[in-house]
Amino acid sequence: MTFSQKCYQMLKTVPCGRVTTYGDLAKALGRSGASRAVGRAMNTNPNAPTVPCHRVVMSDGCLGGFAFGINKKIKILQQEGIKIENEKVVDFAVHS
DNA sequence: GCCATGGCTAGTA
DNA sequence: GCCATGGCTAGTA
Repeated sequence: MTFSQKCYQMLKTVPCGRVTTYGDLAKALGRSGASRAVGRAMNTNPNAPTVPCHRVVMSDGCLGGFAFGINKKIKILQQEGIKIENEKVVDFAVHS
């Protein structure tokens, strides 16, 4: 199992209405500091809606990126009940 | 050698 | 705003 595959697997455990961060995902996989690598894995995510890439944001609440455009990411997150103010997640809690 | 990051410093107001 | 980090891809030999 490659690192990216483990990312996808871990990410699937993040429920609707919750978000996690690149860094925390990396740490959860025992690769603390590989946050950037996680971002890369998200970018090249093969199966779009199955793995909830849109639920991954930056450690300060900023949105990070999205393969289908940042606006799309905002839209989806809002549909899931996440509040976003000026391109930042407001009440952001991390899934353990 | 690229980034969908993150933590830390310098240095402004 | 700088730079260390880490997994990955393109593309050379």
